[in-house]
Amino acid sequence: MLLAPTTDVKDLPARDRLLHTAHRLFYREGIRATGIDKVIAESGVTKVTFYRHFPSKNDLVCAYLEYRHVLWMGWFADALQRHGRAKKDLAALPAALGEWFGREDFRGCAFINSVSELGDTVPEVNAIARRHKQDMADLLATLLPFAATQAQDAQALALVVEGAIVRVQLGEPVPAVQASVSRLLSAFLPA
Amino acid sequence: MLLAPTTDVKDLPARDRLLHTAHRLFYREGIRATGIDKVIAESGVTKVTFYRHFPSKNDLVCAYLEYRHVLWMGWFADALQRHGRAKKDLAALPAALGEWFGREDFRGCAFINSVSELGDTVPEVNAIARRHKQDMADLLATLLPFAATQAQDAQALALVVEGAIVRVQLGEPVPAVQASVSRLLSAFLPA
DNA sequence: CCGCATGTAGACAGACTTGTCTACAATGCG
DNA sequence: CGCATTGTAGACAAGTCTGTCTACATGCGG
Repeated sequence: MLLAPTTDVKDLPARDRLLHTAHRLFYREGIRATGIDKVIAESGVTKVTFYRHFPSKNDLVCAYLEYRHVLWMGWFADALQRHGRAKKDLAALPAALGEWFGREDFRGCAFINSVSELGDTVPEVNAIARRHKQDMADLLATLLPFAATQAQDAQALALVVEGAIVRVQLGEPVPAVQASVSRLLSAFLPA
Repeated sequence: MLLAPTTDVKDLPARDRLLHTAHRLFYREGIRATGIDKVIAESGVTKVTFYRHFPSKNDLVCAYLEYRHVLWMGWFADALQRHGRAKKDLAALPAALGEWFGREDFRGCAFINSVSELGDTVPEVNAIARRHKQDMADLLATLLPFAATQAQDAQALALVVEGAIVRVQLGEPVPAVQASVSRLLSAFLPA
């Protein structure tokens, strides 16, 4: 997500270029708002090539979300490590989120947005979104001290993260949201 | 929102019928996914009538969100009162939310969904969504004991509410989300 | 009793959508 | 070598979308 690809995008094979372009456009402008033609044109690829790789737009949408999932989880795990002094340090959470929220291309959570936009029209999208949120909660759980309530604690933390994402997306200033997260965190975690 | 209209919908003037239909369709199926023609047909109205009341689809979208705002705030204030024993009782929050989350037509927050879907393409929509969230936070603030941190506390509460909405929308079981809210609440509020 | 707001029915324009099609070129692997 | 894979260019079909148009009916207030 944050990682600049080492090789030039336009040197990648067609499928990767399509995925890269789809990620950029779908995330920034929405899925329904982005026509296949635009993805194709901006990938420097032709229609036949596209449809040979992805039988339909929905397949591209799913591939985009899978791609996004890998990128985001990688970034999140890395950011938590970078911002935490100790290896397992949840205090890193507000800073890590802030890194994301501050990016000028931040437009909320790709998975929440997709579900908001598509509802039940593409069931696979819902399934991917759920898996993503579960994986995020699982990652948060690893930062928690072992306790009987570990799983539920992670669910509550995930709720806070999602609330924070949404509030920034709706225009709340990043520092205010970070402060809310910090306060909830320190109130919630057994110091 | 929860209130069954006392008069039959089809007896209402055309503008109200349009708003009612738009609310149902936009909320359930999304804004971009709902064509004007469908709203018009299901309202039992003609195109000219529609365009006389709303110069463009965007105007209808904004009117829908204003309408939704009034309905939702009314329901929320009422639900908090009904579920709270004392007049000002934040413990009512999980139960009030559960009432909404349990409805079969629940599909998340109309405002989050709209911003997710439309992004910056219709700036008025963002403005309405922000006002809505501000009003919700203001209402939450009235349930808080007076304190120097009242405003920030309300922001944090709003964050929790939004996280809860999103998690239910993404398929988390309602009782689990209610439990997370309760736990965050009791940890956060000065008992 | 006149004029205006509100209503009806449905054709139409123009743009945009996804997906299919033909016809041809380069590349790489068994 | 031979052949499948991957690529190119662009026309096309069939549907959707928003918004405009003509032409006519009804009811109400000044």
